[in-house]
Amino acid sequence: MTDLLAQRDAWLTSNCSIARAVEAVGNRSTLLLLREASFGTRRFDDFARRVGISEPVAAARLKELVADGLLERRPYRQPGQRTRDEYLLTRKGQELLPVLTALRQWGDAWAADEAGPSVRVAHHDCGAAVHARLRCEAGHDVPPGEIDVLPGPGLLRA
Amino acid sequence: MTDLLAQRDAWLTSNCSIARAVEAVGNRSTLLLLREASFGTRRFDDFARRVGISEPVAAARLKELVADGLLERRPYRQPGQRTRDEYLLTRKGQELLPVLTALRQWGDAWAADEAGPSVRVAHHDCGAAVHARLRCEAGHDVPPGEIDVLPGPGLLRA
DNA sequence: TAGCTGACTTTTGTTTTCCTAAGTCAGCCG
DNA sequence: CGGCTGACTTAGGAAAACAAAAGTCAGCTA
Repeated sequence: MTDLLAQRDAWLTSNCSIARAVEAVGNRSTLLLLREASFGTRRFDDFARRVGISEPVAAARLKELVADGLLERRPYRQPGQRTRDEYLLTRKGQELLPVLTALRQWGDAWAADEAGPSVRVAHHDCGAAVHARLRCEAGHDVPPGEIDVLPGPGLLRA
Repeated sequence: MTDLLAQRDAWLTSNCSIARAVEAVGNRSTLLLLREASFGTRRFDDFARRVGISEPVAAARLKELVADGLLERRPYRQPGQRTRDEYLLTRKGQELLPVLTALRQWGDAWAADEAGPSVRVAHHDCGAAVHARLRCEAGHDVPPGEIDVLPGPGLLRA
């Protein structure tokens, strides 16, 4: 166990999935751009305006997101308009929805204003509100206090 | 519905729970400090070293986290040592665990190295792996594609 | 074919963030 | 009581991020 503790410093920085995820989405504008994409925003200037960032920053971030495979850029055309590009969530990007949902849930609980949240997220099939929940593979709901952190395969093999 | 679209620009920046949550934890070091706290790190220099940030930054971020009520700082003493301060997750901080779990899950799926993840998170009671899942209040598991975004109370009341 | 619009890029200058290195301070230990 | 260690703070400087304003460019539209 002392060995494991000694190794912690190494893997915590070099082989941590949280760190890698944070690397990809861990800044204000990236997460908010993904929020917008999940809300259905597709066009460049809508992204920039709704997220509240300048155009150069929006261009850079969107480019990063496309390069990282979180957004896909593809041409589309509205009738009577010329061809443009739109940004759509890829599967890789969609799978960040639990992150966004968990953030929204925390914000609703701890940082909402008095009027209540301005967005409601519902299950398409039944209309009920959607939450992020922790659950173990045995099917139990897991409250925050009942979690153990153990060494995983990437560490044991080293 | 046009009204709602027109209002979007306003509430998306000013009254969005995701934006507020991102405001609180939306930078690399804050999320990684919370990861450490959830792994049981308590002491100042362990935080700094394991997160890979310098001491001034660690001091500033930890101070912010305490001010925001995510960490609590309190004295403790190991036998034979003098009194020190330790940083512990508050309830408000603990409730970010779904966010960290969702990030880890995404990182495991999309950004893991070949050796596999170095951390395994298990349910204390049964040992099974813990995941973040989207679920609606009717009890259905909700895949990313089945989510509707609707105006919430904070918007309808405006 | 001239204009307009959406989608950017470039330029410039400011602000923020971060690291390194050094300094401070309190209290147990010998 | 003097050193050592853990937990910071201060000072200085470099790097990154950002906004504002202006410029570019492609392709409908008139």
